[in-house]
Amino acid sequence: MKAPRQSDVARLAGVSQSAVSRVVSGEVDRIPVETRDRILAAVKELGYVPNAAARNLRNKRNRLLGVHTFEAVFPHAREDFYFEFLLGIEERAEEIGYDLVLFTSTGTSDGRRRIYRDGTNRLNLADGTVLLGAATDREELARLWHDGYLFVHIGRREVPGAEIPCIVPDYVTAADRIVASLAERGHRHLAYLHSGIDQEAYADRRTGYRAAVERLGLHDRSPGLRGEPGLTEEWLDELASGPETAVVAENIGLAEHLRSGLAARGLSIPEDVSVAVLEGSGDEPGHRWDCLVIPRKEIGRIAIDALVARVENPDEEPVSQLVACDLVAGETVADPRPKE
Amino acid sequence: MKAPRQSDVARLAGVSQSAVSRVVSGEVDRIPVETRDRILAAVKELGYVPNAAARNLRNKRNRLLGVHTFEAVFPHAREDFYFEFLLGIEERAEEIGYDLVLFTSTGTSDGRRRIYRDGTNRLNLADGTVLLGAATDREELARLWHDGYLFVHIGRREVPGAEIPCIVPDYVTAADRIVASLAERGHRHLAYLHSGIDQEAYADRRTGYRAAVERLGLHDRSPGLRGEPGLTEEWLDELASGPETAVVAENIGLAEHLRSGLAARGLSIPEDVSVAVLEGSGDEPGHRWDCLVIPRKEIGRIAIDALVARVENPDEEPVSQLVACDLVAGETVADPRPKE
DNA sequence: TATGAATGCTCATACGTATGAACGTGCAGC
DNA sequence: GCTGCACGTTCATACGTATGAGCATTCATA
Repeated sequence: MKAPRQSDVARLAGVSQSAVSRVVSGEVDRIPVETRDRILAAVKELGYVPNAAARNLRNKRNRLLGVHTFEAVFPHAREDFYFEFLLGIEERAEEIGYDLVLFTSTGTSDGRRRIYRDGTNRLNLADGTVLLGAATDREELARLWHDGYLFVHIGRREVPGAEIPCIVPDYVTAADRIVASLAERGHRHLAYLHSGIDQEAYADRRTGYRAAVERLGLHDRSPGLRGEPGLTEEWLDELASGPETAVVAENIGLAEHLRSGLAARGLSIPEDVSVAVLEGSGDEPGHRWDCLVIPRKEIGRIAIDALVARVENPDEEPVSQLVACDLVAGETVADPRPKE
Repeated sequence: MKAPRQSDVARLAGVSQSAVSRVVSGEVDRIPVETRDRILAAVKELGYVPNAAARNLRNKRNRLLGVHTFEAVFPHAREDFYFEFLLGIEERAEEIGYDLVLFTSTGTSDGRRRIYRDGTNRLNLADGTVLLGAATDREELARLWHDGYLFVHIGRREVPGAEIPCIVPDYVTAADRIVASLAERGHRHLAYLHSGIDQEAYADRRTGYRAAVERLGLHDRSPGLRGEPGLTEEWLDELASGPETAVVAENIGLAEHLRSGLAARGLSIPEDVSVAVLEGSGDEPGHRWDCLVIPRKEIGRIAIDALVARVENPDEEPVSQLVACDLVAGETVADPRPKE
């Protein structure tokens, strides 16, 4: 009941093991059709299947890509954080004939997952790995990079002294384009609604916003950009009485709060104030916000391609990639109406 | 930048490669603490990591479990078919320190996935595999079994000439208990609402239903059990005018139709007719049905345990397991009220 | 002192594959 | 008829690990 090896096939076909190897691994050059057919027949008859471990040992290739998340994948999938990424990852891997390894064995008792655990790193089982997770551990990332391990990270992660290859939504451009589209409608006075979250991803949004405001000569006096976070009553009062006709909010939650805050002051969206959101799925329950949508599935696919490019050609430079975000039109942006 | 091997560690520690092997693979017997410490220090210094491929080649063990679905996993996950199973699979694998391989590479152009593809079976990369899917291909299953490959299947799948080890919800008992609980409330005349689907899983439900009806001396004259499928107008008329006070429906969709059909006849659930459903999640949108819930997560966990038991002890007999279903109380079963 | 056993380590090998080098054959060119 | 060459195949080896067998050394026992 043992799996047949190349040497078994070879014996049956009356050739050497190396001839079999050449045929099954698709070498086309120097094998005449006749021999090839004889070998393939033997392969079929014995039900020969290449041994992945041996192949990997020899090759350092496995057609196996790792997926490492720093928390459990599936429990969170529904909450839409990993889910769409994985969709793209699986889809693309299937298309190009790679399998996926879900690295789950690295869980510690505290529920966190680590790559390095008593000095052992299972990741090297795969040809390369896609890392993802909000909770990505910078130290581990740095070590992985210094060890020369092949990986890409979904989402920006900056580590001093290491150049982590990331696949990142292009928030800068997206925020810029959102501002531009508001300007096109005639909005000249904007405000930016700041979440107070201090991550690269949000910094990018702010950069894009600021750049567009400056470039287009718009006006902005959002307190959020000067460091004070979030949505305060004073901020709302200022907005209600000020010249602003449009608000760019960092996320849906903020936007919802904004809606109620404005309602309390007798203002409505989009009649009195237009609102665009820098994060959303495009199909929030409740209101249809004009928003930026992270192309999660696309990012997953791109991550796989970036990884595979380097797996298949080790000379390839590890580079980060920006992925354009979609802008979804909703019902919360309209032409400005001069406030009286 | 190459990964250090045992021989590198050995050189540094001033011992032989085999001594290193013995230490890192946890042989306790014959290595004095002093040497062991020296070796472990060298391991740490070099950042040595065992090479999984080599280990597997030697051992035939990988601490790697396969997951093969006959359709893409993630796209369907939301629709709740695979999702909860995977939850349990991942959870349990993590607990016992195994990684998972998602076999995706076997997709064909028609969107179906096959295990065997031009005679090649990637599954043998893992120590064993969990197969799941409604679309499981019986032929492939049979071949896998005959090849002596280690796997378990989630859901019952009967193949002549092969004894497929399955992890299966115990529909028979669940259906029986549902009938019993109706009988306990005083229902004597039942009807069974047949989906027309001809699978083992549904056959089991019917068996359980029939057994309980017989055992408890109840009355049943459902047309569905005699071969005619589903919910017809005649059936509804018969039900409305007959002595039946409770219906057991095979799935939620049928039950919903039943509700509207009854409403059209001026009857409501549960006041006039009690309804219990032989499938559901317990939190359907809309109505809270009394129903049977497949313990999907639990099944995933059990599948992993069954698989690992055989991986770690090849003499273990492959056996199928029944997993008890939960019965969830809803608002669609009440005491019978005699029809006038 | 000689004998045996226990201890601590190394030697040698096998796992299944891929591949550069080498080998033989047949055939064209001079 | 010898040289060179293309073709088809085999030889030999390396990949990194685990492990049975073997070799010293120490120590207790007779």
